[in-house]
Amino acid sequence: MKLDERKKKILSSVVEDYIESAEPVGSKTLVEKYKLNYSSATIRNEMKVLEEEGFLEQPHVSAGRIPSTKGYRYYVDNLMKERKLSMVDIDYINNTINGFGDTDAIFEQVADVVSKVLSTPTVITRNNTDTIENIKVVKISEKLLLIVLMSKNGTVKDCIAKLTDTVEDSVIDQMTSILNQNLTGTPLGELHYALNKVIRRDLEAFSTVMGDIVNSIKYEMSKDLKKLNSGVEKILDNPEFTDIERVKNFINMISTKEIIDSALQKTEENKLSIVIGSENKEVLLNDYTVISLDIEKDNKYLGKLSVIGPKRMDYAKTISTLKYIKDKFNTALTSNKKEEAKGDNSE
Amino acid sequence: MKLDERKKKILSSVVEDYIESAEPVGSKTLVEKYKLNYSSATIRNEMKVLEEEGFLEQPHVSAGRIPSTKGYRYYVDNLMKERKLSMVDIDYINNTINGFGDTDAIFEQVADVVSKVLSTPTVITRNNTDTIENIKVVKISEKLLLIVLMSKNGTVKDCIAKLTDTVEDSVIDQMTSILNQNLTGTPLGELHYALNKVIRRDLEAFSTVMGDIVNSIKYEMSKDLKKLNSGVEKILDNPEFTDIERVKNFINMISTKEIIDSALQKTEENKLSIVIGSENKEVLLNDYTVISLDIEKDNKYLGKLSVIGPKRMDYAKTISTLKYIKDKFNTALTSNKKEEAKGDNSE
DNA sequence: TTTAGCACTCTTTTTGTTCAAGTGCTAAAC
DNA sequence: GTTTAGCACTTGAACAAAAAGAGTGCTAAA
Repeated sequence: MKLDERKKKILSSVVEDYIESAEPVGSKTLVEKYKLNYSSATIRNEMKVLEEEGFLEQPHVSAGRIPSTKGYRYYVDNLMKERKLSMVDIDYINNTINGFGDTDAIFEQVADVVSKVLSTPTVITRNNTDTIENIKVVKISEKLLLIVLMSKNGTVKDCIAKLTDTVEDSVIDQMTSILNQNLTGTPLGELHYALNKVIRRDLEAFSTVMGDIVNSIKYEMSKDLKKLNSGVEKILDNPEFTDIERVKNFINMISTKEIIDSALQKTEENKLSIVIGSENKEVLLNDYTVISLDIEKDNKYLGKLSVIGPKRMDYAKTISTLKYIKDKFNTALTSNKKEEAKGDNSE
Repeated sequence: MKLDERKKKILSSVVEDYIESAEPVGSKTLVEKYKLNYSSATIRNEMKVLEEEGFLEQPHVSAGRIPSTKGYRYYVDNLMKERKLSMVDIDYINNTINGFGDTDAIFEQVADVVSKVLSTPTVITRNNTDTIENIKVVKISEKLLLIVLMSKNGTVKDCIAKLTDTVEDSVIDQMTSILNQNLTGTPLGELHYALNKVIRRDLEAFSTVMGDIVNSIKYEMSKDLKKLNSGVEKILDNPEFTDIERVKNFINMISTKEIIDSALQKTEENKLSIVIGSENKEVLLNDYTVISLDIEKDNKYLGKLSVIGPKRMDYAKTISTLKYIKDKFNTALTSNKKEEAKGDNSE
């Protein structure tokens, strides 16, 4: 798997030319455009070796070469140079991810920015390993309760329960303490199951009121499973989408939550996960590359942001941008601007 | 614009056959398939008249006829018979729209059901003519306020404001009463502007805390503008989507909030709005039909549900289904199941 | 008023031809 | 041993011509 300098140069030229042109790259193009000081025949011989080694592919005998999954992988791991972001992009990112709003809002902002800067569909999934720290129940009116869930990470969730009957303040206090005893420390993702247990074991006495509360919480939590899709249409401008069937398949795939979920495994500590073409376990994704980064706040895992594009995506730009975004994202999450004064923007 | 019985029969046969087959309908097909007791020559003469009158169109001289916008319009207004829903659909609708959850949840359920039963993209837009009735501010902890907005229609919205500084209870009371004095009666859709006015005029004294509160409310309200899109991919299975450009245009269009918004005018009292092809003011929609119904609760207008399909959509099924859905929808909204005991479903 | 018959038009499908791109191989050159 | 010029070969793309098929409009007869 060791390539000499000339082969490396050829491979990276093929990858970069193909990323730019979407056309198979021939030996002549390579010599002329990338000033390789050899004749096209030499390049041809080298390309043949690269093909035999599995780095390049040939769509058909009279076409140039395109990178294989293995070729892209080698390029990403060994040959690619990271790229500086353009000032335009930097400005746009900095101005848009301003950290205002709650976590949900920031997630939305980021998904939007990424899909705009990279012209690529962007998916954000949330994963709640965050745990319940405290539950408060506040009586708003005769038949309205507010339930506030505070998590260890500092997220505050709340929901309203409309009651069937009026309820004594003392009963509310009792229920609140039972809820706290049973649920403190429960990961938000598992709250659903925990609630079912609680309602069976301890709370039959308060059944209807408790039912109202529990259902209200369950519904609020279900919102969190939501997947955030942004800029799906962007990918359709790539030249690989001239085939109608492919468009349909892609739209279907991206609309199917399960497929995307399955495609995203946990990434390595602090690194971007790059899954190229057939490296994807999900067969439907074998023609695409998925690049994901973990979203963290105070070292807690909150979820994952992924962009999806053709294998022929601009790896250098995508990766540089995502790394930059990751920092901004973290800053936005930790320094929640809600806590800062807002007197300045009078609009 | 009066058509004799034979012309009516021919027109409705052309429309129905074209809806089914997506192919221009010729005179021979008509005679054989729809047992018209005339020769194909007679039918041809009649079709020619119908074309001259603008009810039919001919893609080219050696093709059959397809309905024009005017033809579809006549069909929908005069010829179409409503169809009984299948038991499968009725069951599915009844089981899925169960009225549990808050208004948002019900909207989502309905959008999902509609797009599944009709295999068509479904868009729900919310329009808040609903007005503020009461605002409560509850102190949850030192630096956390809960703001609860209650509307005339009974919707309850709430949001959390994280404060920069601690705040006296008396200040909160003061602010609450100022908010109520200024905002009661304001339509939710205009709250954004009203808040800006308020903060300038009366509340400079409390600026930072008030800023926190106002921004929190603004953010919460912005969620309401959200458009709900369901089943966009469904439309791509129609044979008109073999042209790649058309697919891209459609996906772009449906992703562009403004276009859809502009397409939806207020409908007549208690009726479905059916806008066919070139009847759409928005040029990009001229090849599509948009059918919308108003969503109401206790005679208040809450928003609009629309399905979008090719002009060649199955009008009879779509309209029958939407009428049925409208009832279910209203029932779900009024008899909010949150208020009913949930002891029965122990899962 | 209806219809059989037919010439006509236009699209779709098929088939064949040419063209250009890019290769692999061979033999010569470095 | 490595590199290169040269050339035969393969293949897809583009184009043109031909053939097939569908459905019409019109005429003249029933």
